[in-house]
Amino acid sequence: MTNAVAAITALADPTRRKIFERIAAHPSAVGALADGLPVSRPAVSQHLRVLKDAGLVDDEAQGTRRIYRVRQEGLADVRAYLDQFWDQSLAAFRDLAESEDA
Amino acid sequence: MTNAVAAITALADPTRRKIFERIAAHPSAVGALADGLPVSRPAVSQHLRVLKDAGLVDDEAQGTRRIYRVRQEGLADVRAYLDQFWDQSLAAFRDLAESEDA
DNA sequence: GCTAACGGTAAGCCATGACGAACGCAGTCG
DNA sequence: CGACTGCGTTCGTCATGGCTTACCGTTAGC
Repeated sequence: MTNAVAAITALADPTRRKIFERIAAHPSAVGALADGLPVSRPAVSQHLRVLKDAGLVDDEAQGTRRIYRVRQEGLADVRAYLDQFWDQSLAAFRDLAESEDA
Repeated sequence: MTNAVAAITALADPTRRKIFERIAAHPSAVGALADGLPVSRPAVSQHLRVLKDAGLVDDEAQGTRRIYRVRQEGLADVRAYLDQFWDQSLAAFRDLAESEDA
């Protein structure tokens, strides 16, 4: 999927990965994430936007706060994307072995 | 694993992803990869180094050529890394549901 | 209504890293 | 032993993108 590519790109950044890890451990609001991270709140907000666009997280409004949580489908997409390479490379090995037998 | 992080970072680059896709479909040499890609051979060589350091590919010398192929363990590491988030987020949902019941 | 809390957005700065050109090294063939 | 092929490496350049500061919209409480 094209979303899997965006997800992988999103998770490539250390700070964004840290944010995602915290959300996975416990859904939380933007401010709570910014505390305990060495970056400003706007930076966290920007990262969350990228994660959301990649389909890795979802947000829910609770009063003035927005609670972010992991979106399982996003992880599933990445997994499917990787499995495709797994299958392809296995098939390539089989073809190679057959051609060598000949 | 710490290698999974390197692998994700490696796959975040479009060119590097393209190279990895081609290798998955068919193990090949550096020159063959450079042909059919809009970048120079040294660039491909650098990308291959990153992919190799990340544990995503392996190389085998064949005369003056080096054949690169997918390293399945690398993909497995990334998969395990993602599954960890999957499990964590599921557990977090359970805990949240329980606390709401009280 | 006013004020404060919580978040998203815009603009600008700066570090990271992807790229090509030039070079060096190993292996093959005559 | 030359000459050629196939790769890796270094270096300098330039674009991408992550960060902060300042600002604006929205919601809850008085």
